[in-house]
Order: sequence, then C-alpha cells, then structure tokens
Amino acid sequence: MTPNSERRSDRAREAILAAALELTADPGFQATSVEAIAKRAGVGKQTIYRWWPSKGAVVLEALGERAGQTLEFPDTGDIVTDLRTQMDGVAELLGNPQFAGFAGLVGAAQSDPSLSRTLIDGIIGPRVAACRKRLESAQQAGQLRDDVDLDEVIELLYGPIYYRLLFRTRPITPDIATHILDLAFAGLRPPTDPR
Amino acid sequence: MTPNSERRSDRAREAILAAALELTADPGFQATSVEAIAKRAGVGKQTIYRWWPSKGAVVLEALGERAGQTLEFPDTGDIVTDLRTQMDGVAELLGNPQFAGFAGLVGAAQSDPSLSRTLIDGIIGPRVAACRKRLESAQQAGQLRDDVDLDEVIELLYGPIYYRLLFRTRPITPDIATHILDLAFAGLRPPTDPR
Amino acid sequence: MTPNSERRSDRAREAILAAALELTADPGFQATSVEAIAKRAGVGKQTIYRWWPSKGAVVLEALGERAGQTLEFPDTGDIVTDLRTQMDGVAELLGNPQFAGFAGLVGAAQSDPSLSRTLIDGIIGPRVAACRKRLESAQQAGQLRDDVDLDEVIELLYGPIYYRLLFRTRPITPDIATHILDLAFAGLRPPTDPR
Amino acid sequence: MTPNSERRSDRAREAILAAALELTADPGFQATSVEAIAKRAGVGKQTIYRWWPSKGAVVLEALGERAGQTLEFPDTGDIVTDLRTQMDGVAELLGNPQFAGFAGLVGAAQSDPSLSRTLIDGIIGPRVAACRKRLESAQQAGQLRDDVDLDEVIELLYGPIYYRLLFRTRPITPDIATHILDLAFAGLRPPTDPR
DNA sequence: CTGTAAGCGAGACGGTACGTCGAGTCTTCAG
DNA sequence: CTGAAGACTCGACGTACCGTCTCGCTTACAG
Repeated sequence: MTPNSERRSDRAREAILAAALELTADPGFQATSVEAIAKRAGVGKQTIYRWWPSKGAVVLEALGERAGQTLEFPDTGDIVTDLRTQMDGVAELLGNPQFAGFAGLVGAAQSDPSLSRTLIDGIIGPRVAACRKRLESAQQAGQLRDDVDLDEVIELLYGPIYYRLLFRTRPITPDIATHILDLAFAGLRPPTDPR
Repeated sequence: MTPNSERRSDRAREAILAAALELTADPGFQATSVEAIAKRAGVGKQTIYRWWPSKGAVVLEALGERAGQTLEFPDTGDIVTDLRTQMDGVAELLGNPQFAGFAGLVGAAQSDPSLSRTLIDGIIGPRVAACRKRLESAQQAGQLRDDVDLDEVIELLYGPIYYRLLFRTRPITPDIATHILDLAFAGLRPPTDPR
Repeated sequence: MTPNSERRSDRAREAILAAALELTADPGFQATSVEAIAKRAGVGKQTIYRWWPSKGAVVLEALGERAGQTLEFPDTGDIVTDLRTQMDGVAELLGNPQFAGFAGLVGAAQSDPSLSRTLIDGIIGPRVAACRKRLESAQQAGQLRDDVDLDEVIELLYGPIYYRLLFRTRPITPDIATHILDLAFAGLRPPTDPR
Repeated sequence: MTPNSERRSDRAREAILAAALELTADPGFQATSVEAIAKRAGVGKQTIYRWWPSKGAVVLEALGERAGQTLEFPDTGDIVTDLRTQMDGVAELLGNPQFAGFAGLVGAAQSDPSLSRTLIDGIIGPRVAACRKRLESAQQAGQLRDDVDLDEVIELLYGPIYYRLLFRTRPITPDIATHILDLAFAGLRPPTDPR
C-alpha cells in the first residue's frame, strides 16, 4: 500500500486531506471523485493512489484527524455526566456541516469490506473500547445495572445519534445526548408502574 | 413513475425487481450497475430508466415490497409485547442476507437527496408513524412515561438495530429486540439506586 | 414486405413521403430517423415498417416520385440537343435543395445492398437504359463514334454531375450539361493536333 | 487533434487505423461502430474520441495514409500518358477491396459537413490541385484545348470512376483509365462528322 | 346494421451504440 | 526518485433509435 519512504511530501498530503474534506462536505461523498480531489489539491492522481487504497480511505483519514477529541472519556465519578460530555462532543461533530461526508463514508463502507474494516478499526472501535472501559468502572461503582451487556448499552446510547445522522428525519441537536441519557437511564416505564 | 400508462409490462417490472434484489444481495449495492440489473432481468436498460429515476429507487421498491409485514403494529394491550413483535420482524428482515442491500441503500441515500426522500417517505416514515401511534395509545394507557418525546423513544428503540446493521460490529441476532426493550423500559440505573 | 391490401391509407402514405423529403432535406439523410419521420407525419412507426423495409426505401420512393420527368429522352434527331435536354433536367433536380437527401441516399446505399439494388433498379437503371437506347439510335445515325462502349459514354456524361453532387467541390450549375457535352463531344485535344 | 501532446501513443494510433481499415472493408463503413474499432484495436473508446471527432475522420485518416502514391503526377511530357499513370493508380486503389470503405465514407460525408470538409481538404483537394497543375502545363504545351475550364476537365476524367464506385453498376476495371482518356481526348463525335 | 378483421396512432419492449465520465495504471518530464 | 501531469484501458453511465410487439380505435365489408 505505502511505498515505504520518508521522502513523502507533507504539502501534498495535507492538500489532499483538505481537498477531500471540502469536496466531501459540498458535493458530497459519492459525488466526489479522486480526480476532483487531485485537481483541487493540485496533485497528480498517482500521488493519491500511492498512499491510499481508495477515496474512502482518504476521507476517513481526513475525518479521523478532526475527530481526535472525541476519543477520550473523562472520569468525574459520575457516569451520566461523563457520557454526556463525550456524547455532546460526538453530536457536535456529526452535526457539523464540515463533517457531512461521514454519513456517505458509512454508506460507502457497506460495499467496501476493507473500508469497513478501516472505519471500524480506526474510528468506531477505539471509541467503543474507551466507552466500554468507562462503563465497566461505572458498573463496578454501582452506577449501572450489573445484569446488562455493555456492548448493548453502547448501542442503546449511540444508536439514536447515528439514526438521526443517516435517516435525516431531523437534525442532530445539541441536547440530543441529554435526552438520550435521560431516557436510557431512567427507563421508559412510568414511575407509578414498578411492575 | 414518469410516463403514464397501464401498458406497462408486469413481467419486466417483476424481473427487474427480482434481479435488483439478487444482485444487491450478492455483489452488493454499490457494485451493482443498472446495466447488470438489466442484463440479469433480460430487459433493456431503457425499461429501467423509463420507470425509475435511479438504481437506488429500483432497489428501494424491491426491498419495500418484501418489507410489507413490518408496517403494522399489533395492539394486544401490552406495549412491550407489541413492540417486540414488530421489532422482531424488523430484526429478522435486516438480518436476512436477502436484505443485505438495504445498508448500501441507506449509504447511497446520503448523497442522493431524492433517494433520501423516497427512503424516508416510502419506508421509514410510515413505520415511524405507525409506531408513534401505538406509543401514543400506550402513553394514554399509562404504560409509558408521559414526559417523553415519542420520536426520541422511537430513535432509542430502533437506533441500536440500525447501528449494528451499518457498523457491522456484530450481527443482528434474533434476540436483539428483547434486549433493547429490557434496557430501554427498565432503564440502565441499578434498582438499588433510585436517585 | 407489403401485407397485401388496398386498405392502405393514402393519407398516411403521403404524409410519410412528405415528411421524409422534408427531413431528408434539412437535418439530412443520416440525421433523419424513422422515429422522426413517423412523428412528423403523425403516424405510428409500424405504419412505416409495414410498407417499407428501411428508411432508405422511404426516401428513395419519395425522391423517385419527384424525379419522374427525367426518365424520358426526347428524340429531335440531334443527339447533343436531346442529351442536353435530359441532362439539364437532371442537373436542375440534383441542384435543388429539396433533393439534397439524394446524396445521402447514395451514401447509405454503399452499406446496404438491398437499398443499393433498389436505387439502381428503381432510379438509375431505367434512366441508363433510356439513355442507352437514345445513344444507340444516335450511333446508327452516325452522330456518335461507333467504336465506343455506350455504357462508358453514359459514365463520361453523367459522372461529372454526380462528382459535383458528392464531393461538393462546387455547386451543380444550370450550364453544367452544356459544358460537359462540349468537352465530351469535341474532345480535349486541340484542333491543331489531329494526331 | 484536440488535446496537445507528443505523449500520444503510436501503438494505439496505428492499431486504431488498422482496425478501422479492416472493419470498414468487411462489415462496411456504416456497419462499423466506434465501439467495434476500439475493441478490435484493443483500445479504449476514449482514446479514439480523444484524437478524432468521428468514425469518419478515423477512416479518412486510415485511407489517406494508404493513398499516398496517387498524390503525385508524373511529367513525361505527354499529358495522356501521365494522366493514365495516375488514374490507373486511382482505379487500382478504388477497385481494391481493402479500400471498400471509401464509398461509405463519401456517403457519410453527405450528412456531416465537417467530415465533408476533411474529405475535400485532405484527400480530394490536393489531388485536384496536382492534376490541375499538370493540366495547365499541358495546356501551355498545346496538348489540350485552351478554351476549356480545367476543373471541368478534371470532373470529366474522374467523374466516371467515382460513378462506377458509387453506383456499382459495374466494377472498376484496370482498363478504365485508358477508355476514359480515349473518349475524353478524342471526343465522341465520329471522325467523319467534323461539324 | 352489425360483427369482425384489417390498418391505424401510439408507444413500451429487448437491444446496440452512442459520446462522456471516472477508475486505477502507466509513462514522461522537472526539480 | 518523488511528484505533476495526463494519456492509457476499461466499464458504466444515461440517451437515442432500432425494429418488434401489443394495445385500443377507427373504418369497410360480409353476413
């Protein structure tokens, strides 16, 4: 994939990533061609193919660089507060027009196993792992039912955010994390129905 | 869709939808070309373009026809039972390899506003509306907190299913509905922490 | 070819021939489609295919109807005069913009043997035969060298007209027949060089 | 033709011209598609469209390359001999099955003004000019009537050859030039009729 | 005077080729 | 020896027509 070397031009790399982000935001992910990225970056097509296997990989790297801060989970001792902090970050990112390419990227990953791998391993996986670790400590601290599968908890919390992202039934609003956490932690059952 | 007539050939229509489903399942949505659908269906390309605006619209219609049963919500009086019934149907559908194209379709909709509209209006919307109606009656029956936004409840319940579908972190298993409903209705907070 | 009947609609036939002539004159022969002829004639495509085997055959018939008068050779006793009369008619016809489709028709016949047959048998052949007959009588009357092949004479006289038609190096002018006949009958050799 | 460069692949160019000649000879000009030329040449369609505006232009160039020798007129001092030399070459070329595409090309030029221009400027024109020059010198040498329009002489000599080519009333035989020159120079009038 | 069978207008159908776009590879030249 | 430029092969795009095939709908003659 990468023709080993440190002779790689940083200028080219950054121009490519920047062009990818811009085009992915405006004409959209599918409507963006490698050719267009190369032209806007003032770069030969070969320079892109030399370092990345596909358009998706370029965009993924570009987005990954801008998503750094959502990787870490704080630990204030209160799991709901900590989740809210991180989820607010995620919501802000996904609501940002600059990040609009992400949905298309997820779509493209459906038909491109290697892109799917890169997406899961590079972006989703580390966040899931970090979240899981924080949830485990919360469970030990008695802030979480201990009969629940933590991976299912993660799906319950983040699923709704991605649902809005992909189906665009309504925008991702800043208060989304608060609302999800309220529903998820308190449950949907009315207080007067302890069943 | 565009020309008007009852002169339309049913044979062609059905062959196209069947071919679309098959190809969408095996080589995958993005890897399927209109040309390939036409060839497998034994049909001229023009016949596809005459009735559908894009590959996505064809696949959408094909999938939509096979998803009929998930549109209705039963009403046994118990909201959790009824949700489980419908969500089991959804899970079975999305877990079915024949339906593998759906994820790609959602992806494609990210960059195609008109496809996105068709997806929301034709598939997602009606199911959301039916679900909402059932939730409203449950709320009135006192089986649901009445301080919750029902659209958020829907996102909470279905988000996790689509999360698995799109990120493929793990397969959609038959028990997914049961687990989601347990978490969502009982809440994540431990019983000993009434807060 | 023809589905025997006198039930044939004259209105349709004439509308088709007229449309063929018009389109063949303006967008040109190659640029005219059967579909366009049908539309302009206000006729179904099938009605064309019912009575003619190809676009070329339609145009041929349309042109043939307008070329009737060039079929006959007068016989005033002077071969040059008679040739001039007929050739003037041919030149007038081929120079007429309404007849512009003829060149394209000749072109199309190059790749369509059955059209070629129809062209030769229906248009060219009869005129060649009539011309040959007149030349024979001229030869017997001693107005023509009797060591010449009459078919070659015909080619010598008409070739130059078609040459201008097809290569468009310059237009077919009204005096073309006079000039050709002068050159051909008097010969190119200077009078002072009886060789 | 349109893009600029010496980066052009000679291999591709020659393969295309060769394929064009072959296909033009066998299935014929009209029956040959750009697609078929590309496939036989082992070349992408785009490579054809990059350098030529149409199928006709490709075939024209291919034929032009093989017709080089008919461009020059010898000058032995005797105009009839010199004309015969060149016209024999033309007849041989046009009678050659490898050149069968030429008739179709002339036909196609009838409906394509730019192809017509290329045909006249690239093939016909230069030969006409060369012939005219030789005729002029013959006229000065007293071997040709000096009251004749040389362009009409050219049409008189070459028209018959093209007449046979296009109307296929009979094949172009090797002796055609001799016969035409005999008729044209001696004239059609019987020697006993000096009129 | 009313079936019924033909020609008619219309236009959908299975196809082929069009001319264009972009993918990913290969080649040339400059720094 | 990387990087820009861009020509190359290839495959799909969406469109235009091809020639064939139903569809009703006149018409016109046969019972």
